[in-house]
Amino acid sequence: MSAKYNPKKIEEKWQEKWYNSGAFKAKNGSKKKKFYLLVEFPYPSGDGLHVGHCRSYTALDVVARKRRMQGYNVLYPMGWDAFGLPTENYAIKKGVHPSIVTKKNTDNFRRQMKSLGWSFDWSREINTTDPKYYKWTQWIFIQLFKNGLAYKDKIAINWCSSCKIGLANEEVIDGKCERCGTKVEKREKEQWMIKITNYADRLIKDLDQVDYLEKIKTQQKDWIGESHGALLRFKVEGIEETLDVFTTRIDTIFSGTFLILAPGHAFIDKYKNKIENIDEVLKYREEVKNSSDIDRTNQDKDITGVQLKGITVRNPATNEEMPVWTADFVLEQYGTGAVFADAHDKRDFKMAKKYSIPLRTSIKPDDEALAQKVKNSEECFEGEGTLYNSMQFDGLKSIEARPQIILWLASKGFAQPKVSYKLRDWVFSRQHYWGEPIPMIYCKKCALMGGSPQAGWRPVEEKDLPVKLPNVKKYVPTDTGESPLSAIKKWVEIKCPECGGLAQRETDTMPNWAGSNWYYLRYTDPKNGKKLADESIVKYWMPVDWYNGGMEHTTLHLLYSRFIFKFLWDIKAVPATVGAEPYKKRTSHGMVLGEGGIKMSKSKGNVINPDTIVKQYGADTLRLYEMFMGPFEQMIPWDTKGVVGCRRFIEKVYNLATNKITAEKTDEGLKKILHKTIKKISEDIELMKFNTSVSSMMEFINAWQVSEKGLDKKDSSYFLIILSPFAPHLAEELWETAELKGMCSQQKWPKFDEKLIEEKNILLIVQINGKVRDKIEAKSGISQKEAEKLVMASDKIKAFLGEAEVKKIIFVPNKLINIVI
RNA sequence: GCCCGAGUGGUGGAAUGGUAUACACGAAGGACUUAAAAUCCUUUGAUCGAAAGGUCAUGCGGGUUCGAAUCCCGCCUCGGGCACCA
Repeated sequence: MSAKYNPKKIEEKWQEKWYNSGAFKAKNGSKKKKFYLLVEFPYPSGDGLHVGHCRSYTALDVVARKRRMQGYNVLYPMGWDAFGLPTENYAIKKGVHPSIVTKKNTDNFRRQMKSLGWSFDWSREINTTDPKYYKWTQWIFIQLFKNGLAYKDKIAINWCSSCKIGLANEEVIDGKCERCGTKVEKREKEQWMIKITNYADRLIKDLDQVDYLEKIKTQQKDWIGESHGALLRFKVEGIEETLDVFTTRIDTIFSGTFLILAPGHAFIDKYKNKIENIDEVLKYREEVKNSSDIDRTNQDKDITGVQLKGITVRNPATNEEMPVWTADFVLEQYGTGAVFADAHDKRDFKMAKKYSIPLRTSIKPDDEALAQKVKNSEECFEGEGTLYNSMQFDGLKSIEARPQIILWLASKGFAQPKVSYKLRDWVFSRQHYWGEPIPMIYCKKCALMGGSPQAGWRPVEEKDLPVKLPNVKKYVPTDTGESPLSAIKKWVEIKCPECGGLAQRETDTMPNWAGSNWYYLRYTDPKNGKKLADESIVKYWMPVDWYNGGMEHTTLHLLYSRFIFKFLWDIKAVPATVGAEPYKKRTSHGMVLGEGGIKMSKSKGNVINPDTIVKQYGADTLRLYEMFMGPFEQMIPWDTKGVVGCRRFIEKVYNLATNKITAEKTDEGLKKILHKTIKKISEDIELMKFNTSVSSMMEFINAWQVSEKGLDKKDSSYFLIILSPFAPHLAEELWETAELKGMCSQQKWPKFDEKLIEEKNILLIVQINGKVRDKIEAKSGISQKEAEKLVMASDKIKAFLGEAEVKKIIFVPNKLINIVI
């Protein structure tokens, strides 16, 4: 009897061997085919690694290990996305500098990661808070500025009064702060903005080039929100002025009876003296401003609005005079901040009814009963139909009418085709200490010289990068919405790089998405001091072949980083040959929930710490369980009892491999199952069907256990190799025990024997009217005639058939025969 | 409201047009043990039956097919995303 399975001893031993020998080092420019695998680098929180990280990291580790054995030069790197609020908050609470907290947390994460045996290339570890790293994050910002994609603007931002920070739209969930759940307020602030909207079309179009899960593509497309329509021009009566409106339903223009402006529309400011009831209008605007987005977009709420008295416009199609209103459901940020209103829009319809604004209909639905109600303006019809009341377009279908009406109005100078997006520019300023300083300088003197809003803003010169975070005692955020950096006069005051006069540094810092925008590039050349990464090395490694991460980043990190990559590609910081997409393939893992299916959280006390599982069961068990627990993309509740099953499997393997290896040849039957298992696992890993990979191994060892002689040395080595991506420590240990050459992790991935898998005999399923009535053993490749003969000879079948007439016989080769009576 | 995804034993799940319930957990019984744990063996969808065996079952209702968990239509429930987007 051999020694008892001792995971702690085995795992520490092999981790040491792997990491000390550089077994997982990726080689730049190797002649081997490259394979770049990426998992989202974690935010190193004080809580340590989450079992959710383990799911994603183990899955791609399985792929990485397999690829290496298939002869690829694999890059599987890891680093730390370490800027961010929780660290800052913790640092404030404990009175320690965030960099010290970060160091402590990353050390802990690294220890935990190594204890799981993931095959990361630790020589390429990066940290977004390292000045050598964020030098290039700042450099990218400067390039954005130089290319007109970064600008400062006074906008109403989402303000979290608890975190004391401005939030991007993506960080606001249900009108609440994503992190702390506090209701988000509106605040006017000067903010750095990034023109991601310039890339909206490409961010959608280029999705065709990549292999992302369909739901990821859909979600990004929906978020960007492309809609095709027309820009319509309305002449304002009595003034030399026009109002532009974006519409996707130009086919309804003949029913347009009024125009609605967003309360913040610039027209109102420009023509204050022309609006007879300007006080009322401005009062309405104030009310709207003070209500939060969530109130404003509450659809159950009654529709409100105010007419701009004294202002009318002409409908470009009917030439009729239309009143102009303002209402809060019209948004400043979308389209042109103005809509033409008609009977074929529910909100417009509701508003017209409420304020007795005349309505006219021009679209006839197919349903006749409904058509009558619509015609009488008793019901609002929003769908597509047939046009009437529409002059020469009468009788056309909506879809046919739209291009024709655009052409017609365009010829009169009133319309042009237009694409509109929901995506908004990216608010890039944060009023916090623990982030990358925005490398900009404001010079009042220079500002007076130039007329543009950006006048006076100068980027820090490249030779002066990085702009390091000053080491300060106080980094508590302020209530005034100013960054804590603004209190450090010595740091803020600086010479203007343009005129040499006294200027001031930007005191806002970047959002925590800044560092992760380009980290996949840095991994290729992590120590480069001259560039963000050397072009030839980038050319070798990029694009990332397979990127796995959480669905929650689909409209955040994933979108941002695609945008930034495109930008870097455009300015040729990335070689043209790489292409304009950073990630070839993107997949997503389901969340690991707490036991009982609720989200793991500290407050619920249901958090599973990987350390505990490793200590109690071993890393291989944890890895195996995370792969076995269920389909990879699916959300799944943690079940510690399920872990036990995986540990049992590992012990069985351990015992079998130490006791049941035969000096003779492997049993025929077992050999066949082995090759089937090799096939199954080779295919399943590629399809991310890790759960069935594991179950097929379980089936195999169950067969091994009941086999007469067991496996011979060669065959057992094959099994150890296919086991090794999942349970690498165990495989390595058993490899050594069996006195096989080299390390298991450096072997060649086995090929299965096609011939061996072929079945000589099959179990022919015999159905009568689609119901299974018998199972007959038959030779593989049996013909229909032979099969029929065989079936008719069966007593069972005879009994079922009786006197009935056989109408038809369906034969599926090597599978089934169905007799229809 | 709109757009995705999912619904299968006591539980996690397998099977994507051809043997439904693989694999694992749990449970019950047994072996070993003074005992327990561990391990091993047996049973384990429901139902009728002494058994052989039958019948029913993949959220619900219909359809296509020799044959449907799988494809189509309608509905219900749950999860996710978007949401006065003109």
